[in-house]
Amino acid sequence: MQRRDWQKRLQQAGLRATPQRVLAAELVLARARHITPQQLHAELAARLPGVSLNTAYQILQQFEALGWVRRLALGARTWFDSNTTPHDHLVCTRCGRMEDLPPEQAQLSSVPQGWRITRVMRIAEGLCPRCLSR
Amino acid sequence: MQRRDWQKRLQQAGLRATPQRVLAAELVLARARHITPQQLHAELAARLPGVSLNTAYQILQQFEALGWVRRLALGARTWFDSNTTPHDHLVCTRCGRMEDLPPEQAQLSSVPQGWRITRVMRIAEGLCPRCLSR
DNA sequence: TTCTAGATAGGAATGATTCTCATTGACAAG
DNA sequence: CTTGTCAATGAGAATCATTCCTATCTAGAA
Repeated sequence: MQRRDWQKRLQQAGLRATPQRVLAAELVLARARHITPQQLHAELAARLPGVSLNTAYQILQQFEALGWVRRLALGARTWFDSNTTPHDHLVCTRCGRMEDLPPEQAQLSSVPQGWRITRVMRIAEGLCPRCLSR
Repeated sequence: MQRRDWQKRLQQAGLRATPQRVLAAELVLARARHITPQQLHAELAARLPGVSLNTAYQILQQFEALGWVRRLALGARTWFDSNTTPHDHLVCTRCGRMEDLPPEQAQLSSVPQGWRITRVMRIAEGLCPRCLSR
């Protein structure tokens, strides 16, 4: 997809096609990947000197609101995943690195090359009764 | 279990039986529950005026190292779970509240009373190849 | 080319967690 | 029971991620 196309998609979504947003779209949405606001900021800054970290946060939030990425808040770090189809994750408890986890059917112990898995759990997200009634 | 027993268990684990730790053990370990450092601090302070938040953090870390609680870092908040058997969790994306999730077999949509679930995912924790080799 | 609402940069503010260090106190030894 | 030592605590500073605030700037419509 070309820069021109991202500009169009941003405008169709009601967002101005600023250089920051167009580049962010190219970096984040062109392929399925995980990225933190700080990583995005670093990648933006490589080509747009002066971009603020704040902008990286805001763009990711906006993409999330559009359903273009999914937020994953794990271990004091917030990740955004441009693969929005349901899938599972593998997280390093030491450094926070994150990867996709093969689907449930696959042999857990064999597939994630080089990882030592210590725990597998399910997390359900939602709104609790109190928050629902407000 | 009595205060006397907690003192003994702490000493057997190699920890001094300070009032802070004995009370924390009573509060956290007597029954299966989820607690954050700030919650523990508040509960400690109710009976031991002057305890520091720092101490709540440290005690929970020590209990974790002993395998007495499990750490769950979700959504910018760290929880410690005194139910160390494998089970799943339900987290409120708005307020951070956490509950146990009924086992996989149960009907997800029906069981958590009053909650609106928006997503269910698996998380595998472990050490990544790089962290393993250091 | 002009105008204006929305976007950005930068810095301050917030919150959770960790770090540092002087003081205190648990408990082993006498 | 008294004493000495080293771990534990409390207090505050430091760190890190994230959000808030606001003056300035600019994309894109007119």
